[in-house]
Amino acid sequence: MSGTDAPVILWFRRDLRLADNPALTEAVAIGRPVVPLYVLDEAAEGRPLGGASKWWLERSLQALSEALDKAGAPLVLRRGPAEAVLRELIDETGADTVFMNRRFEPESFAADADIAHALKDEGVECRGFNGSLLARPGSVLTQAEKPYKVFTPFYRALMEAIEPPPARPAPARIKGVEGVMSDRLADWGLYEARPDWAARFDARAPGEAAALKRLADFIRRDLATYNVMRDRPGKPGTSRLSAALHWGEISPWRVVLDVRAAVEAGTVTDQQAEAFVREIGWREFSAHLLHQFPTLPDRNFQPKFDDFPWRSDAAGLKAWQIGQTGYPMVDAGMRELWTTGWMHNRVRMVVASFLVKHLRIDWREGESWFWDTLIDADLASNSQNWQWVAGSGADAAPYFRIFNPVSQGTKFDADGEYVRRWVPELKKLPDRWLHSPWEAPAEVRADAGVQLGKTYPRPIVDHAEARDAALAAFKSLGNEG
DNA sequence: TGAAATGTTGGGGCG
DNA sequence: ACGCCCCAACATTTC
Repeated sequence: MSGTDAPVILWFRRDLRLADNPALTEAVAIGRPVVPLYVLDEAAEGRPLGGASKWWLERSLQALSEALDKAGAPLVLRRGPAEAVLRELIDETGADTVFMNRRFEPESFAADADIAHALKDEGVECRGFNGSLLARPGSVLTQAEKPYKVFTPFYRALMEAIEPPPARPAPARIKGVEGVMSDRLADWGLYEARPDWAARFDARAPGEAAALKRLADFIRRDLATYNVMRDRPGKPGTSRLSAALHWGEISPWRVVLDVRAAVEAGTVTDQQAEAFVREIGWREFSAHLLHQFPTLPDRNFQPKFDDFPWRSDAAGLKAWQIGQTGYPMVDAGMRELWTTGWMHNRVRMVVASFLVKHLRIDWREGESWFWDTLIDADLASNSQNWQWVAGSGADAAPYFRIFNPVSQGTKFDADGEYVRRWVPELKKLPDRWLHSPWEAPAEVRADAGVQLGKTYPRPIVDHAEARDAALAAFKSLGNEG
């Protein structure tokens, strides 16, 4: 139906980069014109994008579009049901092949398979690649050929199984196709609903170039001390690559190989690198788990948690969301999230534990809030990590591991830098009382201008009581099942 | 990738 | 010098 010079479609989804992009490399390699495409399919399978994700997506598409312009193959933006959009574009251009990197979330995976099937009937071939994970989900199994449910053996097997892919540099030139209609990105209004976020988020952060710079800076400055500094939310000790990895602005292989290169070069030791690569391993673990257990975002991985007596507490949930719980460490985290679309991982654990244990609110409420507010919202990581904290997940933290938000603060934010940044109404309190203002002597509070219940809330729950209640609720589940 | 309760040990004050 | 107590420091166990 089409000649040998027929163009091919390169369907971008969550692989918004030109380097280390297997679908792109393969599409370019066959030597025919390439039509790069992004489809905004708001009625698609799975969850609608959260507000913060939309903001990131717009910026990242802008960056991708500029890079593709430079390479000579402008990005085509289309809106609508993906299959219909693809059919239209195939009609318009005479393309006979669609290259794409697979998504592995169960619903997306199935939708991609449906599209591939439908297009095949029209004589159009879909070629799928893995550009987002070190190993294809389903490829790392126990000796009994079952999915791993425990992280450490999974990680060991993963590291054993994987082979670095061939180098795939970004092509300097891509042969494009003239005159293909494209929507204007600005017309999509991706972040309209959250103008206050857009004003505060870091607009320089999205995009492949920024991701690569971030990785290089991290390896040079922070990798050697990552193991300790990653737990200091007031300090810049983490990579902040989560959103870039989610959107595929950078590949996990690029991260791992650059870290290994730093080890080779003697910049860091193997052990220092290991702590960081393990986190890439957790990302992988989450993706594999979700692929194999599609209900992970919706149902307790351990069914015994189905009987957990969750509280319904709209006021408590609201206080948590807006950072008004009266626990400085929790409030700092929730405000950082709202203001920047990102939260330090140590604090994610603290705020999640607080919601699920101190307030005994269903982890799905927290997961859903994170989904909407995180620029790095990722279905697999988000649901896996919430279930991990709640104790209901695979290889989860035991339920009785209840974070004390005060001691977490004094331990990991000893100098109060983090709390003072995000809860400025407390900033004049001395370190000694910063993480528990209600315990401060009245005159110390007065000197710091803190009026409990006025300038800053009293704790909405008592830590010791909440802890006892959580343990009692957990006990009510019984120990079997 | 915890916290709190409980148990153990050893040094120093003191009768 | 000895036993006793207190308690900090650390280890173990329990939630």
